[in-house]
Amino acid sequence: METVATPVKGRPREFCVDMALAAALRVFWSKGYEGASLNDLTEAMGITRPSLYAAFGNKEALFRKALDLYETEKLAYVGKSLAEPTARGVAEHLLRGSMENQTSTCEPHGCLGVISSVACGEEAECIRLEVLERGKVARRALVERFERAKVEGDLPESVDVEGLTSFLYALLQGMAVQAGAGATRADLERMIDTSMIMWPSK
Amino acid sequence: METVATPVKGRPREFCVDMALAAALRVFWSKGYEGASLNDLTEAMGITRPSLYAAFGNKEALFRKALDLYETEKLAYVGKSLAEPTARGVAEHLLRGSMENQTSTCEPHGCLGVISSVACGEEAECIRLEVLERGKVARRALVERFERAKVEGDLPESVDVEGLTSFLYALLQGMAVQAGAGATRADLERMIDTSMIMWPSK
DNA sequence: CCGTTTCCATATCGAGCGGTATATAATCAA
DNA sequence: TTGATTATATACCGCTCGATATGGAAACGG
Repeated sequence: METVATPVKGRPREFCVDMALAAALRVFWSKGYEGASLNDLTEAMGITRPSLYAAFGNKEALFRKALDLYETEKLAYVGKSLAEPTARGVAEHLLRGSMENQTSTCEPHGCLGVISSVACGEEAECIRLEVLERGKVARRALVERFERAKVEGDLPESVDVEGLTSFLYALLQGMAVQAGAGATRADLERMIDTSMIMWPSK
Repeated sequence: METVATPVKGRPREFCVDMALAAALRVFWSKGYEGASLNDLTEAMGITRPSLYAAFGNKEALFRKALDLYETEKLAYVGKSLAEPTARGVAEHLLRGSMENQTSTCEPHGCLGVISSVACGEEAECIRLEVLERGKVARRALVERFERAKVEGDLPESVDVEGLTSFLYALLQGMAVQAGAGATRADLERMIDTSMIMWPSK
């Protein structure tokens, strides 16, 4: 996981880039892009301001790299969920994976994507658009998965796939809001159980 | 709607307090508490900074008054929804009322409560707690309404009322997130239609 | 040893933040 | 008219923001 090509010349870096990025992710995750100040970031990362700029460019570039890390490490369950054999299994795994991701005892609660798209001033608009775009990509994958489920017969023909996807997305987003507001894992579990009882088809 | 007891002495105010407050609400609604700067507020309200402080106290007091206005004027549909004869009617009216409130063509999209509770730095924590508390009050009313629905028989005995309430809240919050992200009224309508198909009972 | 390169530490930049001091303008009671 | 009272207008306060300039410390090839 170490950065591969450390330049041989010059003074070597005194911190681990990956660990610093992971620390930055936690700060963004709990405070949002604009809520995370450079003081917050450098303190959590254990480095100074010029080191941060030398290693990551600027705050926006750092956020994008943190977002990449978030997707690959924290949202791995999304890809796995899509591989479930039925639409119902996809939805349930998405909901439960999201719940675990958003109520971990050792990481911030809530969802980085939701926080970043809601809590975003107009000067960081491009950050917001970036986050929304990534969300749309995942949404399209979900729509296609449900279309397939219809073909395969585990989703009733009468279901509006777009509506169902928005419905599931709303549950995921609402769960993120509630997790950020202090809901416990048990709270969310009851919500998911109730949701799954209503899920169409079998 | 004019402020009743205008003091008879001294130079009279040159602006309407209610209109200024309504303008401030729109700014908070679209940008959140911290995202709304005093320049944003004064410009939208058409008054200067000292006038704002003389009339409203400070930014936090202004926000609380805007929050009161939001509840009484924009969330009036909540109380009406609770008076619906069935649990299903309550849910549907809440969802559709929320949709209309969040996708008005002449007002900001999304929900002031969701924006304010998600997009809130740590120095404005008391604002966040205030918003969350108001949300909890409404949630309790919803739980009681669904308990009553069980007694009255229009909600199956097997339903977990807390879970159902969290479920409905999640839909409302998710809808706010999507509306803030640019979802159209038609998008949300499909989501609500799909949700209502799944609603338990009647 | 040297010169080069890269990194770290401190101090600082200009801009925007929430909030206010000061002076002037407008209205009332007398 | 005069004095008291209140609103407005301008300029400013201390502070934090993201971002950098500067100078020295640590590694390398020669």
